[in-house]
Amino acid sequence: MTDTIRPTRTTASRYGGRPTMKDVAARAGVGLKTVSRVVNGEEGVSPDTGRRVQEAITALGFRRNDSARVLRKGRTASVGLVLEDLADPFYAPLSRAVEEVARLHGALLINGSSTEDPAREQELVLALCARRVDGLVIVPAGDDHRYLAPEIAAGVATVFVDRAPGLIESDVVLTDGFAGAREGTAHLIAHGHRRIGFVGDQPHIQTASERLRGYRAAMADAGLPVHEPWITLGPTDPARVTAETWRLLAGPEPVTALFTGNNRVTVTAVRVLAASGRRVALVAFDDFELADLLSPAVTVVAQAPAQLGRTAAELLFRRLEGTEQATQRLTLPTRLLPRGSGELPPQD
Amino acid sequence: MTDTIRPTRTTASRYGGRPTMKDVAARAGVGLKTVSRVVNGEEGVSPDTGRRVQEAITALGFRRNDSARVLRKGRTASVGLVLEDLADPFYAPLSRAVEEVARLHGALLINGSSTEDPAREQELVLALCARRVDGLVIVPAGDDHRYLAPEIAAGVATVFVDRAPGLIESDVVLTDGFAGAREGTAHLIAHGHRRIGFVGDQPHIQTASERLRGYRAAMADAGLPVHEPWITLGPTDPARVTAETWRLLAGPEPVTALFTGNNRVTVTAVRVLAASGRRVALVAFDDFELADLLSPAVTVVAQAPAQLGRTAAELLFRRLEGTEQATQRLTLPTRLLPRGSGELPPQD
DNA sequence: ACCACTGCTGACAACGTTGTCCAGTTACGA
DNA sequence: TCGTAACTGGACAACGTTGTCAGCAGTGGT
Repeated sequence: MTDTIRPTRTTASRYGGRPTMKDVAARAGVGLKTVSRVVNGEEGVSPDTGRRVQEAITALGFRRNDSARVLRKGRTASVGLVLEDLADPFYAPLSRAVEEVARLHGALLINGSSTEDPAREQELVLALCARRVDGLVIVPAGDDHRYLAPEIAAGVATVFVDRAPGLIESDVVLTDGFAGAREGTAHLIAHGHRRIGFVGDQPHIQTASERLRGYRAAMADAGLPVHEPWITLGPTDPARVTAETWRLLAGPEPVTALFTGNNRVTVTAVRVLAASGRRVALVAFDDFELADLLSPAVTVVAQAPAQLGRTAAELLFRRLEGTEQATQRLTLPTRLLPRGSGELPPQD
Repeated sequence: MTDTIRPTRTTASRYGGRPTMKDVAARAGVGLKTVSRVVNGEEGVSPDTGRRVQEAITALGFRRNDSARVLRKGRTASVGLVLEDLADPFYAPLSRAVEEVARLHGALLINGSSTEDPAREQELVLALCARRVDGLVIVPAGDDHRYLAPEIAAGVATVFVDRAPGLIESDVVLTDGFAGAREGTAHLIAHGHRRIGFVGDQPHIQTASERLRGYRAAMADAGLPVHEPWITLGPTDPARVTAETWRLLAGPEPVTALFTGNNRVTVTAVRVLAASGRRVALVAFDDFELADLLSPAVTVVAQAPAQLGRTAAELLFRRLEGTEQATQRLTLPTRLLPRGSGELPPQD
């Protein structure tokens, strides 16, 4: 008995019973292609036939299988976004902005968090390529993106955001972290500070090292020496940052001001400053909610994460629409928002 | 001349030049199926052949087309998440948790923000169904989900989170907003407050009305009257919440304490309280970053958004693995975190 | 020498959709 | 009345992959 194997079926059975166009066609008594025409709103179907087909569609609960459509058409109407951590208050609005632009172009967003791990970044990106996303927006974790070369050659539009790609040519949208950090640090110097601590992220992260460069540049501009112990770089986990911040505040010649390199570092540093009871000035890179309500309110060098995401997504879709110009590198400025903490005078 | 039409091709040409298994097979001098076997790590390929195929794969930069695979296999290894706003500090960790669980199950996450618009929720959900996601996690915006019936019947696993679905049976994971709001309000009453304001979200949102119910229950428990002007419900935009909060603080018998219904409302209310200079007690539903650093630190009824997401995702994958038990309704408890603002005594 | 068996390999169909092309029907002017 | 154009509908192939099955060599036992 083999008659139960591969029976020709007219009733839906796979996908737990998902009807196909064939099923709809059978029910409406029309041809397959006619159903396709109705589903896609193509012309050339009489109103009467159209109505019969529509009825069959609702009766069966038919939904077009986009996988098959993609296979046939070659476009998926979806873009991928890979970033460090979707829940990070800096990246969440960025992601949201990309989603919004994608929606305007009728595309869905698939995203993944790399957790700052280059291997995972690559894994995610390639998984997205396997799904044939039309384009990719990437906040890179690694610094070697040669693995993307075949994909880009195959036509996957790619835009990097917040950090530049490594060993590969591509569109990039960045924030000017160097200028921002320089301005923020200069602000502290202008308020009389000479011993300024820098609490940053891991040095191999581009944005982190750019900001450090800005700090050094501002100090150099003012002719101030930088004592290396004033600088602490590394993972942003609260334990490390707490310990290091305390260290900067201790000793015979403690820092009188802090420049914090990103929002995660900032919240931890703020906690330490509050606990220490010292009036240490603070300028933070990256704005955060309620910064204005702390006492003192926190002076920040604000980035525009949503604008970053929007710009990148728009660039991506411009590429998808066929722009063939050379790859671009856009840089968005930061904005210094004085709120109080950055204007505290030095206290020795 | 029609010989340029539909030429049989051995070299890749579509997708901007993406090689297929056929191309790999040709280059390696083997059959199509053998390439498939190698790509999927199936056994039954001699080491020598396997090596030749691997070389061809890397030489051509081949990447399996998952769309075609999905079409053939019926499973996409992707799940959809629809929520209100990805960038909301409450939903971001929820989303992240779902992503994490999905990753453990080898699935990707596709998400969309409904912006609290039922039509957009439906549009997104159906788009995800058309892509044949294996399952859906939904934070509903609407209150009628009958449109999902055919999808669920067709085998799309569905779990609702944070709010229950309408007119449909499904798994749900909720936070006990009623109990949480009741406890928070009771906390204020225990500290001597009699006139307590409630600043909430739009009343048609389940979580909002549940929390209001909890507030009323606590007042009733204590035998206290509720004056309706103490209650304000509506959109959470800062303008409205600011105006309404000022209103609650005005008049001959102003409230001496506030209960705020969600994190967006809370930050606005905190701003107003700070600006007013009044010592009004505050208990907020939903924890938020830096709540402990404000002065006074904000007492909150904390939810566990990540746990909510994780629980929902785990339930989803249990379904996908074939659990056939009746639909479940899980409720997670809240936790009252006294920090100062909720323990202020009444000041008239 | 033959057979049974095992281990590799490839031909072929099918997944559900869309593009191409052709056939049938109707309407209209010559 | 016929020819022709306009319109409607359907048969068929193709997209790139995987499941089924059959064939082919090599091996070992009789």
